[in-house]
Amino acid sequence: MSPDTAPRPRMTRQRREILDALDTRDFRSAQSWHERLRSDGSTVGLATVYRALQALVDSGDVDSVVSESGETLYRRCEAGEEHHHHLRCRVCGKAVEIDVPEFEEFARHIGDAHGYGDIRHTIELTGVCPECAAAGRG
Amino acid sequence: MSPDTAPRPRMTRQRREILDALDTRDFRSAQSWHERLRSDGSTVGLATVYRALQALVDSGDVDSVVSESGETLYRRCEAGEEHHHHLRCRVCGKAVEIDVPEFEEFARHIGDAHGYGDIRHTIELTGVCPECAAAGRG
DNA sequence: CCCACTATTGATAATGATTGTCGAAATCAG
DNA sequence: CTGATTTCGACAATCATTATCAATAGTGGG
Repeated sequence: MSPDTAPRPRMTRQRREILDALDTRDFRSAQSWHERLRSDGSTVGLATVYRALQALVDSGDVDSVVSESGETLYRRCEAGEEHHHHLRCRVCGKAVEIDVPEFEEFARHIGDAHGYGDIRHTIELTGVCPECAAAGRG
Repeated sequence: MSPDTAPRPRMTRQRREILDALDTRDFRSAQSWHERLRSDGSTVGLATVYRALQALVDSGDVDSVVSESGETLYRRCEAGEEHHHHLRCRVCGKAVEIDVPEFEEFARHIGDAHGYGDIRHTIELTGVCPECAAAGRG
């Protein structure tokens, strides 16, 4: 058990492509990002996209949420982003960032009241955005 | 396209067994409920458990949440239950019901502000319960 | 600049949860 | 009781994700 063989990440072509492709606005599945990359001419493999996204989530550069159907959706975080939540359209996926400062402390409070520690919270707000509603898809 | 051939659910042995087995306290996966049923002597099939749980979610008798790993977890609702949320232990799964009345209206408010309609929200609070923390599993 | 050492890639197989299929069995109405 | 239909259950199929593994390509040292 040597302390740590610090694994240094290599900057590869595909890693760069994925970072570039990632949008800070829309939540998309790994498969969806992969399709987009391929249609933009990249030859990156699906497994690589999954691996890169996981690494990015771990390093805090990417945000992920689990959709109702169980798919994991990814989106790039803004640099120096604070913890926040989203209001996502169930039809087209467009997401708006929202701030729920009250809830941050509320979560802590609830946890304390029940003796639960290391509280994490997920707030998922979904709805139908104006465009989709207008298009009768709502 | 006849208006509606109102499908009436039949009360079968397996449906009864599943309803009986369902606990109102713990969230468990369909597979987990199935295992429990089998170990209690039932011969119910896995697909049947999935079907029954879905039907029960649709009819509002069962509550479901999606875990971080993407599994769907089920729990029976108390009769005449209001909409509410849970604080669930990440280690042992024990869940406590919590009430967030402020949030109910907050969600509506946020939706209106962005023009989103048919707002649904999910609040998932997870932590480590006192027992698990004491056992050093937190 | 070139090389060896490894991390990384990508095609594909494997996994795990969930859903579809279909003949057989069971429920409910009359 | 009897027949029309639903529901069952075993198993195949699907879908997202992860593991495998030989081939490839960054990187640091010379």
